[in-house]
Amino acid sequence: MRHRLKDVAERAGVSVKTVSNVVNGYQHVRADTRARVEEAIAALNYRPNLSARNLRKGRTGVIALAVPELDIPYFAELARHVVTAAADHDWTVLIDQTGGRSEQERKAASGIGDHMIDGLILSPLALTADDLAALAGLPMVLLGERVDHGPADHVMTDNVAAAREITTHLIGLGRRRIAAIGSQRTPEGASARLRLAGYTAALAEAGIAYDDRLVAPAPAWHRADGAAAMRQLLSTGVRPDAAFCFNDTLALGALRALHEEGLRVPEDVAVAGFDDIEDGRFSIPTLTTVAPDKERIARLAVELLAGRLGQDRDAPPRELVVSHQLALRESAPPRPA
Amino acid sequence: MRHRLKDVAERAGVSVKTVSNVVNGYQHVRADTRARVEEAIAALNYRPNLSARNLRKGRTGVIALAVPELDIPYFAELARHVVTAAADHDWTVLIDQTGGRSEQERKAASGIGDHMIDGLILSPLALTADDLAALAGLPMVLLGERVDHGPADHVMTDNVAAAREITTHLIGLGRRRIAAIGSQRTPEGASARLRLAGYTAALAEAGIAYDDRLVAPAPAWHRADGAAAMRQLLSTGVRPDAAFCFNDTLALGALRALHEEGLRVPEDVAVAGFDDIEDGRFSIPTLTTVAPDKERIARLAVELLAGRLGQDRDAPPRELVVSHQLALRESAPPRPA
DNA sequence: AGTGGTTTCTACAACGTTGTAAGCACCTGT
DNA sequence: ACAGGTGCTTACAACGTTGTAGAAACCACT
Repeated sequence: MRHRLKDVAERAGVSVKTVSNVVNGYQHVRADTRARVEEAIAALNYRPNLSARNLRKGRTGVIALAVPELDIPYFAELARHVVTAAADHDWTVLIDQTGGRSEQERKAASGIGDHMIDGLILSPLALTADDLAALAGLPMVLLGERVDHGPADHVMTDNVAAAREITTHLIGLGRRRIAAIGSQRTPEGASARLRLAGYTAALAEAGIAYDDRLVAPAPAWHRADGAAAMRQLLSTGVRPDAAFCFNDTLALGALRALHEEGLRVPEDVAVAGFDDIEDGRFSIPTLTTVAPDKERIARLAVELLAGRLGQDRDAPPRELVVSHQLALRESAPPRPA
Repeated sequence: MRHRLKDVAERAGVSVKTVSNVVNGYQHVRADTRARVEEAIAALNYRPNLSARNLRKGRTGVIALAVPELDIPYFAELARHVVTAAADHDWTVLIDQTGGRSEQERKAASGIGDHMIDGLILSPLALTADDLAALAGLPMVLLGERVDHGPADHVMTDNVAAAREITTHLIGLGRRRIAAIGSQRTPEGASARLRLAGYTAALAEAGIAYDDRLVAPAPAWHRADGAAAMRQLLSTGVRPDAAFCFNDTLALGALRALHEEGLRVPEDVAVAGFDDIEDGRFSIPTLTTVAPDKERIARLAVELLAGRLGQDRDAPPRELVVSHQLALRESAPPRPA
C-alpha cells in the first residue's frame, strides 16, 4: 500500500532516478516521459519518504519552536506568527512545551534537536548561559531576555524601557501607590527582574519612594496568580491606586480580584499589563498594556535562523531589539490633553 | 563537529554495531566494553541521527496534531493536554495549524504525514468524509464532530445534547428571547449546525417559538465576531434577554458588546458559552459554559492512536463520546433553589 | 559523414542506522 | 580433550532517497 520510487519506476518503465527527477521538478525530462511517470505516481499514490530524503540531504525542513506553555496566550499568538513566517521558507514547525523547566529546555535544544530538526527558536525561562553554551551544536535563535554573552542569536524587546514607560504612564495619571505584580526571585525570573527594574527606575525618576509592600510575587504568570497577588495586596491594607502587572494574564486576574472587592478600574485602581494579548482588547475594562510587535519578533527570529542555516552560518551572534508601543485602553486610559 | 556511530566505534576500538547496541541498551555487552563506548560517546558528544534511525525502523516517534488555530484558547488548551498525553508514549508532537481550510487540512493529513509522522490527531473543520477516505493511509484520530461513516477513529462530545442542556438552563432562568450566536452555513460549520440543533431542540421542548432574527451568524468564532454579532442583534431591535454563544470567545466578545451598550449581565441579558476556556473563569462576569473534559479528550485520542499503531491496526473505526458538564457561573447563574 | 553541443536518461554510491546471521571466545561438565 | 552452551562481538545488507558522473540519443552545423 505504501510505494517507493522503485515501484513507480517499474510501472513507468524508467529508472529510479528519473522518477526522482520528476518528483523534484528537474527540468530536462521529456514531456512524454514526465507524463508517464506522473501517471504512475498518481496511480500508486506515491509519496516520498521524508526520512530517507532527509538522511540523504542532511536537512529535514523542520524547525522547532520551544515555549514554556502553549496555553499562555502570548506564546500561542507568538507560535501562530512563527508558523506563518516559517511557511515562507517551506519549513514545518515542531512546537515543544518546556514548562519553563530547564531540563525540558535542554532536551528541546539537544534531544529532539539532533537531526530531527534543522534549527530551534527557543523562548528560555530557565536556561543559563552555561547551559546554552553546551548546546552550541544546533542553530538556534533565542527569544526574550538576553542571556549575557550567549552563543546564539537573539530577538528581544527592551523590557526595562517598556516597563519604565508604562509605569511612568501610571504616574502621569496621578497615581502614587503603584503596585508591581509578578516579581520572581528564581533564576527563571529573568523577565520579572527586568520589568521590576523598569518599574523601580520609573519610580525613582518621579521621586516616588520604593515600597516593597507594594511588590507582589507570583509563582507563575497565570490569571489565578494575578488574582491571588491582588487579593493579598488588598488584604494587607497597603491599598494601591494602580498596578503594573508583569504580563497580561496577571493583569486580567488582578482585574477580577478588584472587581470582587468592589473596586472600580480605573477610578480606584488603574491597571496595566504587558504583552498585548487578544483577551485584553475585549476584557471589561479593556486592558492598558505594553504591545511588543509579536509578528515582527517571529519574522525576525525565522529570518535569523534562515541566515544561520545559510550563508551566515559562522556569523557572530546577533542581537535584535524589536520596538514596542503602549496600548492605552480603559484600565489606565490616556491622560486627558 | 557532528559525529556518527562510526566515529564513536573507531575511538572505542569496537564495531559500529556494538556502539549501536550500547546506545540501544542491548543487554549482552561486556561491562568494560560498554564503559569504553560510553566514554567515547560522551567525549564526542554523539547523538543518533534520527532520520537514519527512522528510515531503518520505519517509524519516527512523532505524531502530529492539526488544529484550526493555535491562538483560539480551546485549541491551545487541547494542544497542551495532547502533548502531555503523548509524552507518556515517548512521542513528540508536531503541531500544525490548518486555519480551518480544507487544503491545509488535507496537506496535514497527507503532505507532512507521509513518513515524517507515525500518526495524526486532526481537528477537522472543513474536510468531508470523502476527503478523509482518500487519506486512509495514515493512522488518524479525529476530534470534534462526527464525519459520518468516516474511516477513522473519533473522539467527540455530544454537541447537540450539550447545546440543548445549556439552552434549557437559560430557559430555566425565565428567559424567553434567547439569541444564538455563531451560526454558520458553510460546510465548515459542522459544530455550528450541531449546536444550533441543540438550541432549537431546547426551544421546542419548552414550547418557545423559534425566531430566526435571534440567530446571529459569525464568520469565525473569535471575540471580535461575537462582539459584532451582539452589536448587530442589539441594533436591530430584537432585544434578547439571553444569548447562547457557540463558543467561549464569541461569548467574551458578546459580553464586551453588552457592556458597551450599558446592559447588565446577567440581569438584562444572560450569556452562556461553550468550551470552558481559562478566560471564562476570570472574565467579568465569569462565564457560564459547557465544559467538555479536554484532558480526557486528549488522552483518549492519544490512546486510540496508540492502538492503531499497535495491535488494533485493523480494528474497525471506533467512536468515543466524552462527557461534558455545565459550568454555571455569573453570566447565567444557577437557578436559586 | 564528422564534430560539438545539448538534452535526456541511467548506474552507482553514498547518507547513518539497525536486523540478521554468523563468528569467536570463553565457560562447564563429561 | 571435546562437545555443547552461552555471552559477546562483528560483517553485511538493507531502509528510500539524491548527487555525481557519465552514457546514449538527438540536434545543428560544417
